[in-house]
Amino acid sequence: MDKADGLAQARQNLADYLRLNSLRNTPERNALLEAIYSADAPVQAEELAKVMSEGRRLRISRATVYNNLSLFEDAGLVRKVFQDDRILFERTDKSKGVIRLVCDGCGKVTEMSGDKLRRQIAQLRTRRFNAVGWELRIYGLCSKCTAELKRKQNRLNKKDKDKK
Amino acid sequence: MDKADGLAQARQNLADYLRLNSLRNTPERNALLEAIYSADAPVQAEELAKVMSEGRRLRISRATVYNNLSLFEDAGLVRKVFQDDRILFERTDKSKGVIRLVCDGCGKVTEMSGDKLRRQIAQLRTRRFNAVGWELRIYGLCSKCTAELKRKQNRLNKKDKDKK
DNA sequence: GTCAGTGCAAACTTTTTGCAACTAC
DNA sequence: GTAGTTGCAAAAAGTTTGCACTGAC
Repeated sequence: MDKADGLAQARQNLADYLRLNSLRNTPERNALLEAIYSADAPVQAEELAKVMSEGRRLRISRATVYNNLSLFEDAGLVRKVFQDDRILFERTDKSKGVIRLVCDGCGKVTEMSGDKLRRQIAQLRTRRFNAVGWELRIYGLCSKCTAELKRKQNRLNKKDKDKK
Repeated sequence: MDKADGLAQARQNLADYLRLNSLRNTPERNALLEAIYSADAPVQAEELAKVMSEGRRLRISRATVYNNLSLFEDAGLVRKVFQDDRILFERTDKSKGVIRLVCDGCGKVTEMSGDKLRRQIAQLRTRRFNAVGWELRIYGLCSKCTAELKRKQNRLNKKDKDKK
């Protein structure tokens, strides 16, 4: 499924959700959905609010952005993720699964493939839970922070020895 | 490693970190560390600030709480996790790994065992990254929300049929 | 004694709420 | 026409900052 298809599908899902719940299909909602689905990375609510309030065709207020991000969450179109020390919204259809290495030292997040493990996670059976996607977060230290830590520990040891 | 040992170890790590960086080992820092390591669930910064400002022996201000949570993060003693729609701090020594089922419908988080998968994750090799812990988040719908969705979809279909 | 650390209050960022005007249905 | 929706502004929630005083080393 490419990006455009993803948006088309999401639009349809939104329309269904709105109709189902007797809510209205406003231009603001469609513009917001498109903004999120066109971005190639998760977006921050405040940032999105800022961009949307400056739109050419349609100027959307902060309140409307926040209201509809919640609605999109309820509709299963977007979800919140915590990344780079902020809460971001990402489309739910993007990836079935992702493995992220999160450095406890500098906070940097990198993604890795791990195809074998992916397959095993996909095979995991979850009772009474209808799984659609996953995220494996591996915490630790990146090579840079590991090296820095060692340097510091060496200094500490030296300090101790000097005291004696 | 039981809880008390974890705290003792953390205290030592804190002392080392402080000495190494020429920072001071204050009673406030130790009280905060103990508060976090004594809690049996991740804590919210604001909540912790409130509790600590009402302490009997020691009253710790909001600024000090926030300052030191950052310091503890730098020292690798705690980390931020996003849970229940809030950012919480958890001790880093607590769990080597956890599998969480996150419902996109109601937001409920439940943990599962998945021993087989755990072993496989533990065996994962990460190049240039020194892994110490992990969290597998599986997104989807819990049984309750799945049922509710089906009910709604039935209503939608009925609506369509009625129109014809 | 010195300088990092603390408490306090003010500033800032992000999110929520109340209400009048608007519009999709 | 009518209720859901939007925009605005004010309030709330969460976090950071500046500065004078304090206390760990």
